[in-house]
Amino acid sequence: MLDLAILGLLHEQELHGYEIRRRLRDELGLFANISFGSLYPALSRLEASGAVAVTESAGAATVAVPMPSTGSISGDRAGLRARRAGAPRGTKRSRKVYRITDHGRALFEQLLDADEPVGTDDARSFGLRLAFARHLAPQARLSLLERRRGQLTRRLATDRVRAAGESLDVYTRSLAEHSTEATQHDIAWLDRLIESERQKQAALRSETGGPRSGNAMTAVKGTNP
Amino acid sequence: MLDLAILGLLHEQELHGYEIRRRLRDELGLFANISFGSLYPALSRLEASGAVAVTESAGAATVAVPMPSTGSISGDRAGLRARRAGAPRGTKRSRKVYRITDHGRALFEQLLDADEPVGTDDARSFGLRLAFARHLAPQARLSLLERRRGQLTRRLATDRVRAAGESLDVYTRSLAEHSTEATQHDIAWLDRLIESERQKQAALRSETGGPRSGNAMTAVKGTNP
DNA sequence: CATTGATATATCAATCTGATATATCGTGGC
DNA sequence: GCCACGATATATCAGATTGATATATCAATG
Repeated sequence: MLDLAILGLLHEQELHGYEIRRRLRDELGLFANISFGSLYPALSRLEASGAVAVTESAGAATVAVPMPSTGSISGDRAGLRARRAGAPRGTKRSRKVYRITDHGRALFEQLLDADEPVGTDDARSFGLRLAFARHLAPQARLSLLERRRGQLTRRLATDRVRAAGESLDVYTRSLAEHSTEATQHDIAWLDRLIESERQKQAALRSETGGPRSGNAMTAVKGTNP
Repeated sequence: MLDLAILGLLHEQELHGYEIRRRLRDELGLFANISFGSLYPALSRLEASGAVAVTESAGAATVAVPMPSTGSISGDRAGLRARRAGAPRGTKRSRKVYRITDHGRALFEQLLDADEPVGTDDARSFGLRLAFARHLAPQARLSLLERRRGQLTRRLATDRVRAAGESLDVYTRSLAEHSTEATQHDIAWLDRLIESERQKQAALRSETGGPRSGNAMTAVKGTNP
């Protein structure tokens, strides 16, 4: 779970642990309050498996304008040099800056494109993959959406069975009914996403391969932010 | 988390582990696929702390019609006797039947009425409490709903900030927008629940204490199924 | 009578959470 | 001047949960 999230963030730029947490919380929205007790071990795991490489940094000492947390971490190597040279002055607490390796990139794509949910929470797993869906090939993206739709459709069926139960008290029944509605809402959203995705791909095909019988299924891996 | 769920189920009748799992899955709807690796340790914990008591049972040997899984477990003590008497014949694999103790009942009410979420998942925690809300006093019930509403309102604020972010790609933006909508939907549901709850309590007050200034806040702990 | 699937309990490694500890740095108040 | 506080930053631990695996009984099916 976390592995995919971390690799996804590092796919774009190198980051240190604390900043990864901040982005997971503020930008992704999933992982509302991810614990350091899972984040740091995850980073260690990824490092041990060679998916990321770490560079000790002495913080923003060499950055001209020390704007907090946002902005590139360029100058890290200089910071390291400064630290090795015995200059603990003017530095924040040393950071460990992580960057993704080629192996990590391969792992990322494998995790992103896998059929099974990553981790325990369906919705979270899907949300995470959707957040990085721009790194998927168009068909893989569509497949992700349709897989999720199938999941929700199955859930809707069991939700309805439950809501139709006779021995439920008011509160449990309301819960079951609301759950049914929420699932329907999710499916409608997915349908919009799928439709928009299909149109996007149709437009792409007619643009690059002519309007008919396009087998132009090239792996267009967008890297646009 | 699980503790509350288990105690809630045992509050109504004694059950064995496998059956608890089934109800958690089929009736509550939360805990879609609760693992035995969490269920059995949870039962052990509860037993160790004296919240539940366990009776070894030799299954449905003494039950006239051996209907599978549904139906009361009456006859367990007889089953135990039969087993002690050395009658392993005609029995299913022996069950451990759990029943709640007075201490367990106290723990249940304490967990149910607590301010903090039980466990890691807000929605699950609230859903679980709502499923057992009939065991709460009217004000505590209202308080539960309003606490949840506050939670969602706060979430809505951060959701909106995120959705308003400028550097989001299409998929992340869609995710953020959908999340916002889902939260609004949840709040609307809660508002209906709160309204209905207020009317219920108003009706109760005018019925039992006259229509004005009723301090008839007796702890009406409903036990209706 | 053998296989499969449901019932039933148990345990393990891996993972995640929440709490706690440690340390540095910037800022606001006095 | 300085001191408390909050933000930044990493680390570790106990406890809870998952998913997998193991074991055993029983009912139905062929």
